[in-house]
Amino acid sequence: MINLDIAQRLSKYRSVLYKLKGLGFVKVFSDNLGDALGISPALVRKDFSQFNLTGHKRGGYRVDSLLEKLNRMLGKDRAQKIVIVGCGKIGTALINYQGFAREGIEIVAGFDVDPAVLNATAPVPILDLKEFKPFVRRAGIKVAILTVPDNAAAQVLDLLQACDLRGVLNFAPLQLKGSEKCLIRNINIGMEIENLFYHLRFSGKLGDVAKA
Amino acid sequence: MINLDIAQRLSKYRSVLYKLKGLGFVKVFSDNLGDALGISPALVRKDFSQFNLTGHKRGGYRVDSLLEKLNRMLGKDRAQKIVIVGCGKIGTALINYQGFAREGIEIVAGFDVDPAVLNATAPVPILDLKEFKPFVRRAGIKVAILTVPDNAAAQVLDLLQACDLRGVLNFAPLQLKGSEKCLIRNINIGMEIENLFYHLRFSGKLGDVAKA
DNA sequence: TAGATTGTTAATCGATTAACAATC
DNA sequence: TAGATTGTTAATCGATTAACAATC
Repeated sequence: MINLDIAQRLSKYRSVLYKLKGLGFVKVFSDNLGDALGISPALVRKDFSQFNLTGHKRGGYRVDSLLEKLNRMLGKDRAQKIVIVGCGKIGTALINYQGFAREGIEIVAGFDVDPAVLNATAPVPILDLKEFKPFVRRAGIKVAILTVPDNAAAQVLDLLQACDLRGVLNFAPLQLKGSEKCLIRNINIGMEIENLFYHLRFSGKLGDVAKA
Repeated sequence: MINLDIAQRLSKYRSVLYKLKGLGFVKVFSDNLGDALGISPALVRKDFSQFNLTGHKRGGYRVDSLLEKLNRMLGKDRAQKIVIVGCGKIGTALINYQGFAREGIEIVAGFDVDPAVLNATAPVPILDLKEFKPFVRRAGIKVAILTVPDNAAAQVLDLLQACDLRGVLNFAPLQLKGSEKCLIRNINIGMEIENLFYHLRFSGKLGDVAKA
């Protein structure tokens, strides 16, 4: 019973509000946010009312108060600890990516099966996958990024679910299915590229096809 | 007038069909594909009829023929040449990622402004951004992956659009807006993680909120 | 007060599904 | 032929927007 789109809009509201705050805005109207997100002001108000983000009949919404509540809703009121499973090229790049810290996301460890990449003393330790279960239990990790080869993905996902992980961001190029307990977001870069080529070919033409 | 979701489904049909072909399937029914994608068989048939992918009243659809047509529609009948703009950690990891070749995607060059990373003689040459315009003109490149720091993203996007690029996959952590000419797909990893934490907090509860 | 904006209800819109005639 | 499946039309469903009373 989860609507994926509203969660994404909450993140976007938050991002826009920080920009507006940086510009000195103290209050903001549903019109402003609607324009920024390319949606109607009515939808902004509807989203907000659904989460009891209240405004003032003539004074709009207070930026600070909105940000505070959105941060709490999006889990930004505490460090968001995650692990990375699969320390190949993409996994390693993500471990070293500085943008996470800025967003309050902390990668606390990487895991792999290849002894050559293990390094328990690095700033972000790279541990043997065997240690995964005790580690995430102890640290209370609930979210992981999955960057293993595609032929290992399904098996590793089973492990993650057995360890009570609740959210997985999957970069392996296959569509993993989640469960009640564990939500999966698949990022398939090849498919995204394919999509861009598709639109390259069909942009503007689909309307005609539909008419025909 | 473009429907983003149908394009994604076409990619998924293709992916599933290859798996079925590997299992020896010669024909397939809308029921099979609906199950595999988690949608109704009616939608499968509707999608197919929209693109004149025809079947047989009792014999379903021929796997080979579907794949051939889908490959053509998705631009898989020729090499999909792309470039990568921004050769930092993530850009470099993508350049070295082997999965693209398997999907018929060819990274023909990387671009950066940092002289230290340039290397014109590498298998995938890393060129100065100054050479971007003549290069993509000559090679007819229409799609790029954007992996530059966020403070450079908007400016570099202007360059891409000025060079008549038509599709961009953006990894910079800000929401870039496309245009009629140029479609942009934003992949914001931080936002995806945020999303997972949001669902961690609200899963199962949103229904209640909606009722209240 | 007059004007502007919220919060919410009703209307709209588009995507998905159900249903079924056609037909293999 | 009887049974099964497509292709398409009509019904449903949910998300978005329009409208407007409440009120600051």
